[in-house]
Amino acid sequence: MSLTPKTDRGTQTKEKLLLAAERVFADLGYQDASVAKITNHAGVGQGTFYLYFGSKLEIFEELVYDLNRRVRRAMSEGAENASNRIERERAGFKAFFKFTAEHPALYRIIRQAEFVSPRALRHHYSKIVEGYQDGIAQAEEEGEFIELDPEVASWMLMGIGELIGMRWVLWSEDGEVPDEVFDNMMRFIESGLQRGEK
Amino acid sequence: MSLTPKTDRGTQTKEKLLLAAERVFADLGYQDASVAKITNHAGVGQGTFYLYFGSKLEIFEELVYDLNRRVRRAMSEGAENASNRIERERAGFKAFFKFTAEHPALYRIIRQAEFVSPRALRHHYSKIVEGYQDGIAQAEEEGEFIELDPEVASWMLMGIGELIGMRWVLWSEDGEVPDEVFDNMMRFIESGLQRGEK
DNA sequence: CTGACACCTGAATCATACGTCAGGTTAGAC
DNA sequence: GTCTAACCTGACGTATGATTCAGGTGTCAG
Repeated sequence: MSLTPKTDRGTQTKEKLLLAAERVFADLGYQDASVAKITNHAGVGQGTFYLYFGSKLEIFEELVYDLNRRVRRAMSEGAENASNRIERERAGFKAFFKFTAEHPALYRIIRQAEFVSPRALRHHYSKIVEGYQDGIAQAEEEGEFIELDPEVASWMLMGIGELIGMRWVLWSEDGEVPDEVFDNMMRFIESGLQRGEK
Repeated sequence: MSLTPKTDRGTQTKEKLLLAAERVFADLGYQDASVAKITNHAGVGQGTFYLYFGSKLEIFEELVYDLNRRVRRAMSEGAENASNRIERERAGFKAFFKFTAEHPALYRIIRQAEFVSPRALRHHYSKIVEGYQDGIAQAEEEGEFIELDPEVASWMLMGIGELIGMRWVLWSEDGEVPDEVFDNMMRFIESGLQRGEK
């Protein structure tokens, strides 16, 4: 069965495998990413793989959890010294797009997760929504009231980020969201959140 | 190679295969959806499959194009006798969620397309964005001015629909978007689109 | 009835790749 | 120097499934 490394050498090998897996899964997709390709890329023998991961599925899920932690940290760190909600959202989205540009694997792996590991898929989206909801709750503590259900608002914000990121970070030549697009997006969001009254 | 049916019998058989494929791809995903399972489900022999489709990939792409046409038609038909932009958007989203509830295959197949057929993936999203842009253009003809880039607005609206649909249509018990959630969503969108000024 | 075309069949071929295993290597404690 | 736990190796057993093919069956015009 899978093992936790007990020495530095082992830790490094496991690290190499995770890194290789991120690359290979992102490039080829779950199905075509054979264990052999991952181990080749990592420069270790095939058998070594099974010292640290019980199966191909297991390393996939570990990757999803890992990427999820990292993107959420990137977003909250990006947002942390912003002074109000709007600044915080702005910074959060900036950080999200930056992370997307640096780790296209995130998108590609999450999409695979629909079938490879639905559990991991839900975990990913739910955790990100939590992050948005925390931001909204914090805004309300600061006296800024939002007349929308925070959960609904969070899923909408995530949807916006997801598709704007896909279109402009992943699909465009220069791989980043142009300023005009970003500004359009933020104007839309600000107006949408502020004027919640019927 | 693949063939266009020349008789009614042939047309029906091809139809049966496409229907079975929608089911099987949605239930099992592209990889686990063996041609054998599709033909079993359709009640035809394995060889028959290759009369009408050159490969498993080909039937997958045909399905994406087919579902895309159908969801866009559902949305525009839903919206067609609405009297203004807001009503149109409302009706479009309603139709989209209804279609999603009736054809969960759409989501699941599109997510697979990330790796199975990137071409089909882009086609799908781009075509839907076109639909949104047409709606916005029509609103502007009617004298309603929107101070956002229509393309950016379209991708945002699509993102909102995609994730709200995933969360409430696909993941919730009752498989439909509750009225409060829908109203929250529409209020957000209306405010966002109307107050585009800085 | 019969020919001809369209259509159908499912076993066989062939390639791919997950996970196992029997045995080799490294590195640090004593 | 030697022992030992941890680590590493890569060929192999086994399963799976896309595609092919050689040989049927349905159906309708004449």
